[in-house]
Amino acid sequence: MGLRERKKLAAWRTIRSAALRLISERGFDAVSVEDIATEAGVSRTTFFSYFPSKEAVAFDLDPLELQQWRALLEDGVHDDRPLWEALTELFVDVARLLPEWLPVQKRVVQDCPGLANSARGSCDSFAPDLRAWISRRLPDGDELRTALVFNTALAAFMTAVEAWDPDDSFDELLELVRTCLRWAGAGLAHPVS
Amino acid sequence: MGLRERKKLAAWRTIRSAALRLISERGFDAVSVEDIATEAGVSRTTFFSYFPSKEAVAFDLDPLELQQWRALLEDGVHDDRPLWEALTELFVDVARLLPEWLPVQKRVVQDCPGLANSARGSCDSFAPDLRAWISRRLPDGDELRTALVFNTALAAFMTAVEAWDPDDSFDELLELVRTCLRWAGAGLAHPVS
DNA sequence: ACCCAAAGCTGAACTCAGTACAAGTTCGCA
DNA sequence: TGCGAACTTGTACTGAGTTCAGCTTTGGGT
Repeated sequence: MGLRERKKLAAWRTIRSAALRLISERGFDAVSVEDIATEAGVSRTTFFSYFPSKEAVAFDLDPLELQQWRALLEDGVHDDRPLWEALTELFVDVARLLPEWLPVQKRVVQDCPGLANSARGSCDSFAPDLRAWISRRLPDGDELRTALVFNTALAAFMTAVEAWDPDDSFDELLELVRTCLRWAGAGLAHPVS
Repeated sequence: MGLRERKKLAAWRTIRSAALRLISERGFDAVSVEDIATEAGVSRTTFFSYFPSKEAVAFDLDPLELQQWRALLEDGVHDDRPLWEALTELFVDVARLLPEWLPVQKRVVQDCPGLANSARGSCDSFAPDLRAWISRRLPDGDELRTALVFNTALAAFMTAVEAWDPDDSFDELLELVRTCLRWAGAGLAHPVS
């Protein structure tokens, strides 16, 4: 990894930290992009060269961690299992990318529920890869089936994240993710698993 | 229904029609709220008293139709069936609220994918009622199970809407909704239904 | 050690979404 | 006919997001 790239990542993290620090103190709406840029020691223009929007700075995933997760996907770490089980573990791996700041993010969404949709936007970063992965493992690359599997699995994942209490341990979250995906995979029409 | 209320609904529909007419001509980004208000013969301020945002005017559901759907829910039209089957039919009923402008809305989302999240926002109007309905029909009102059932069913529904080709008949959409919910309910871990 | 092209940073100026509010208008209803 | 509530409107403001031309940094090659 070149030096230029390392600097860029450092800047990214500086801005994000500054943003979440301010947001966790004052709340999302009470912090302007100007404030964040100043706190991070860059200009407003530079802020927008790193993050496409104010929401993004609160919810985007760390580029390096994301890249590492993509590597897991490419290497087919879980490919010895049946589709849904492998998918479950991939989502557990995604959950591992959300540590540290997840409590803050949850408080942000609690405060202004309108941002729940923006929060979902952070999935856009890994969604295409995951969809392609599913499609590859499905007969014919059936489009409808692919979309359905991906969307419902994602919904189960989001349910787990929303249900998790930040006061509980992080392992609790991983277990919740497994539970939700197991239930969804087993069929929600059945009374209870 | 009082006269005042009828006028309000009429105004709502006038603004929405104007908006979708302009948007389908020029595209979402090329139309400003100013343009829409002018086309509808009202002021910008009035526009925002009817719609909380520019996205809302493209995606919100007709208040009257929504109210009628709520009535279905209250009357328990499908309550003689098992939970998931009843839920499926309720989503089919929701789908019936999306006729006319759905093709335009799909084109809008195609053009600027960033709006896919906003599109999801139109579900906020019926989501609370539906969640409560599910919770009522679940033992103990189990919160996690309620969230999971609701979120995955919604995901299946959205999958059907996204998969539907506007050139196909509307019944095709209703059938897609049933198919997606049946698959999701049966359990996606199983190879194929 | 030096050079230079590319990459990155910045301030200024702009558009437009969304909010607040005070003043005016309409209209159902008694 | 007149009252009060609901609706409308213009104005003025904040802040997100874009564009761009010019400045500084820097890292890789000679």
